[in-house]
Amino acid sequence: MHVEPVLTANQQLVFKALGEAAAPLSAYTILERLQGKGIKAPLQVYRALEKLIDFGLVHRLESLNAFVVCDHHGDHTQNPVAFAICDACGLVSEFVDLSVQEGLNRWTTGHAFRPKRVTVELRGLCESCDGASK
Amino acid sequence: MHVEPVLTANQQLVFKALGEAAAPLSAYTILERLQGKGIKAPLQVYRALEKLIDFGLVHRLESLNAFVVCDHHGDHTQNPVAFAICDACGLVSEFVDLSVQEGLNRWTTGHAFRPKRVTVELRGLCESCDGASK
DNA sequence: ACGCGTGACGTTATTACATTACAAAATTCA
DNA sequence: TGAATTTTGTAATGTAATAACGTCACGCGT
Repeated sequence: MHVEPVLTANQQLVFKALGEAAAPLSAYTILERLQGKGIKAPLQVYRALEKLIDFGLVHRLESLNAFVVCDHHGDHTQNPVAFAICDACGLVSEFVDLSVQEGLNRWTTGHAFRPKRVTVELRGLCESCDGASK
Repeated sequence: MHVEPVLTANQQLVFKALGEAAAPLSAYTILERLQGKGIKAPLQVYRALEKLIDFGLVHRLESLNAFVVCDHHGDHTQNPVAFAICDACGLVSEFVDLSVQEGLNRWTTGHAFRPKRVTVELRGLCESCDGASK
């Protein structure tokens, strides 16, 4: 099974900050929000983020240079995940799709490519923001 | 049909630099290589890249903060493209996969998400680098 | 020719994102 | 205990991207 990792003080702070946010946060935004609570320098944030990502508790959004808490229920650490990111409100929807995974799998095996990290990000408008823009 | 855009001097320089590279280049690497050929500041590079991307001649790799020339034959500007990027040698393979596209399509329509930009990037080892690492 | 709009270009400065280097503290364990 | 290892703190630096401002060159209608 899966053991819940013990978080250090800084990791807890960063994780909590991300959890309370309504949208992805950049490392420097996290830093701002935690000044005075023990976090003083970028590296403290980056180190905590690195661990949290290792633990599978947090995701990095490459197209945004920002971070969100993981939405999975349970331990999907190994599966590639996709994100739909609303450019208007910042809402991030995390999902897995078999057909996407199969397609990528077929290509990588067919080309003998060994994937280490997969990034699938959709940027656009979520349902309510798209509706509102009429 | 499709009209080949006329490139400005800076755009040609940047496009040529990317074309001659064996791997993706960052904007600042492009800058270095073009110092003395008329390019002096980051913004000149970024502006040229922006246009080249608009034209569909260049892609941006989000997970790398770097750029490559587009590999398409013809004008696929609208289709989402996927990239397999070798972390060892920098080789970038561009591909489209129907199953991936369908999967993403199904999710977006099912959730009324209107995608504007799609990023699909696989980071790992290409066939020869993976073979060599034994 | 003139005035004007538009788009590309140039330059400086600044903001945003991320890592290196090294010292200090904490932890492990023989 | 105390030497070895790992984690943490801090400062400085490196890298990526944009803001703000102004200029130049070209096409077009008058």
